[in-house]
Amino acid sequence: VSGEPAPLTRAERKRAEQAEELRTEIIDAAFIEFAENGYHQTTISDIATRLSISSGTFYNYFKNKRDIVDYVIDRLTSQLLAALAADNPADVASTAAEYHEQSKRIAGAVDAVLDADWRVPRMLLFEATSIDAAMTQRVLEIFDLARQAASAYLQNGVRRGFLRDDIDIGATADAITGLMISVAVRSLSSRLDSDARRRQRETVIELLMNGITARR
Amino acid sequence: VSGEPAPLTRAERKRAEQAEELRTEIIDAAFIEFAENGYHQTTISDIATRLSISSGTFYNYFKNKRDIVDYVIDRLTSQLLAALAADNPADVASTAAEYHEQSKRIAGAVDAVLDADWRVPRMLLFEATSIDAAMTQRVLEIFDLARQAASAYLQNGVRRGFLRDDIDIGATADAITGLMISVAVRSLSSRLDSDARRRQRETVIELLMNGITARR
Amino acid sequence: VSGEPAPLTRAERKRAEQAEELRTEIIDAAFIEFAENGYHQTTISDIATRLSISSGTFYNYFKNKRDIVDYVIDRLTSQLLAALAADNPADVASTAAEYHEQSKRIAGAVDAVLDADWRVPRMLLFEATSIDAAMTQRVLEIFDLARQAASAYLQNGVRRGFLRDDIDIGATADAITGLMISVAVRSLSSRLDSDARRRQRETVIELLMNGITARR
Amino acid sequence: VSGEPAPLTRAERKRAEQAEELRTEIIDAAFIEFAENGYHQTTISDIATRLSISSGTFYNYFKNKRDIVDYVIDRLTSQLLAALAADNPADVASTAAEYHEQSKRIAGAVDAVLDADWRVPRMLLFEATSIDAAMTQRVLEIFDLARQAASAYLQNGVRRGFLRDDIDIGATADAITGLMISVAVRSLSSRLDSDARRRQRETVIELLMNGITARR
DNA sequence: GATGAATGAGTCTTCATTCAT
DNA sequence: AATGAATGAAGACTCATTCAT
Repeated sequence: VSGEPAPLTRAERKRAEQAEELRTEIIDAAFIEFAENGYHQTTISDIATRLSISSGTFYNYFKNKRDIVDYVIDRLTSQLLAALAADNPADVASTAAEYHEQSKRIAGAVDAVLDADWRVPRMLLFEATSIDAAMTQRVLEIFDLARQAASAYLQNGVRRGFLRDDIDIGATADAITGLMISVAVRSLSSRLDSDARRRQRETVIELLMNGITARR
Repeated sequence: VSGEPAPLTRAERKRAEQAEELRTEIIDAAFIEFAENGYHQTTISDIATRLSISSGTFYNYFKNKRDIVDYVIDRLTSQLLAALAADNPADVASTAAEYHEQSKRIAGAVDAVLDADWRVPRMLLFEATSIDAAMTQRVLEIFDLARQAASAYLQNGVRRGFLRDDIDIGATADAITGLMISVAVRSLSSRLDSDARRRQRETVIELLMNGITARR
Repeated sequence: VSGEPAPLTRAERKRAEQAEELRTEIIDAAFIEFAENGYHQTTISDIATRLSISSGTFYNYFKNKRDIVDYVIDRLTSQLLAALAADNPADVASTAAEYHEQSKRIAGAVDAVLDADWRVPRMLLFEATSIDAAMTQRVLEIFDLARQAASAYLQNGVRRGFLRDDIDIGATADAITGLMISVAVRSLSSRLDSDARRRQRETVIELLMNGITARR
Repeated sequence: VSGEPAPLTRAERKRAEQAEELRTEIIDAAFIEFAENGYHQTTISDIATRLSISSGTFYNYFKNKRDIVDYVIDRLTSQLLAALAADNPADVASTAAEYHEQSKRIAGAVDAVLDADWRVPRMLLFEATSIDAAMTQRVLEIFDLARQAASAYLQNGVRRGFLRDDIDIGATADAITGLMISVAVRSLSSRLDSDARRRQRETVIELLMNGITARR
């Protein structure tokens, strides 16, 4: 027995690539349909027809309709984790100004991920919770991820002294997550352009930093 | 044909009351099922069985399955409008402190409406968007209502000088709406008790007023 | 709470009767189709079409296609038990002649049950084993029933001394069961008339009693 | 075009042998699956997977799924004919004792054929009748073969005077066939070992020869 | 000859809705 | 007004078979 799997021949490699390509096309087609008509209103045959493939072919690539959503959540989760973690360690900011900058950077990175295919967050926010309890759970877990990240950043700020030491970190992290989601929902509802989205992000961050009360 | 409807007899009145009662019971049963299993997973027969009525009777009270959601959105919208408008004219606050108090009052009133039957906001947030585009629109209109209300309050504060005059009112109203929704989602996800919800509301309002930045 | 279920009204009784009637018609239609085209080749829609009902109606009466077979096996098993046990206690025969008579009586009773709807044994013998393992098990259990009955009768005969005391009761009971089944298969394959079936039964019983060897 | 097929080269002969070998492996794999899961529950892909070949290859060796059963019935029929006819001409026995010996010999030969691959008779008895009418017919023809053979042996015995001259040869041949089948079913249901099978055969033959009635 | 992806016809099954009683 | 059986359109999913590589 060999410890290595047999290396792929050229033909096998090509076939595998084409398979991966079709898989991606199916995901895209599915999400276009989901976005246009909703998950429950979309049939496998709608997806297949859009690609001019047969409905049976769908099942060569995904176990069932639900499976495609699972697959995409996996992908999105890792993309978000990458965007968050990448070059943004929680403890890098040492002043409010640096924190402000970092927040804008992270918000921009998250926005970039979500904007790359806006149908994915749309699906997650508007439809996933209606698929079944397990899927709802998966979405809530993504929110939890955001909450934990926000907590870590807040803790750093409080420790360093540039954030108020009387804030309730948990509740504030919740609020920040909520703000992020609401910005996302807003973008999705009205399909803002990238500039409008940037302005909205910055307004929200500024609001978060300084509140709305007038200073004398 | 008579120009006037005949006045109701006692028996007719009683019958009408019973009908209204059953209509309410159907709504309640439906929302319990929707909350437990989701809109799409709930059948008319599930709802009927819960009430020991026949599925046919459902259709004497509602045009179809979707209709019951419409009906509830109508009810919720007017309840929210009542809670918001009632004793909270936008121009009543003249200091930041009064504004703070007013905000807590309004948030409490909204919470009371939502908490009276938490299944209703759950439905709206988690399922309505998956029913169809029109239903999604209706939910977004409720959000719009909140946005408009928030705008009015913010405008008053800026005009009176107790809120910063450099805030972007539209974006800030969006943010406030987002915060409200996220507080609601959080409550629904983890079923917080009334005290925990109050604390969360107040944290968020305080955050909104003063931001998270430490003051020297 | 009352110990009694509410008595049925006249209307309810009528409805229940009609339901039972349709249920029977569905069974009959199903078995006609099974007999003509085989279980696997028969679709629910074939059955429904034959009765001019919709395919959905089938599912108001049976859980699925397999369920109808289960239902019929239940019915057949109790009919066979009734036919066997009824007036044929194992110990009633005290001479070979009485035993011979009893055998013919029992064989006749079993034949009457099977002939009442020959499609049922056809189904069981020719198709049930192909449905699934559980169904095969159910059929084998019926054979076991026959084996046990045959054993009891043989034991009585050996004890009373009118049957050979050197026979292997288990193997002989197996053989008798096999003979019964083969007579049934033969009938089903060529649709013998009632007279031919009686002759066949008697030949087999005579053979069983005396063997084929010539006596000097 | 040449009038003669070109003689096979060594390489061609080898290839043909390998092809024949794979064909046999496919049959074996198919019957293992059929025995485990039933004909209808077995997919071509199940068979292919078991052999680590592709499903397409199956179709290079068999016209379709049903074809493999036909093929096996052909093979079994000729094996049974060989076993029966080989060294057992119908007129060889001239005494009851010789007849008894011959019966045991034939039964043993048949058993050897069936036992060589018990999945084949299992398939025929339990599944073939559910494939389609033509397949059922083929199985019944095999039974007919048995019936004809039994008739011939009985006739010889009656003519020679060592079998009773009052037996109904047709019905008795039927009964003998039924006994053979029932012995087979019994073996298949409980997977008896070769010794138990031999004992069962001999019991049945003895029963057939002498009946169960006690002789004074 | 081998491969396995693509095909699409074929079925079961569900369920919102209707309507005769 | 209540009932609940009947309806049948709709859709997910399977799998024998084909065929380009």
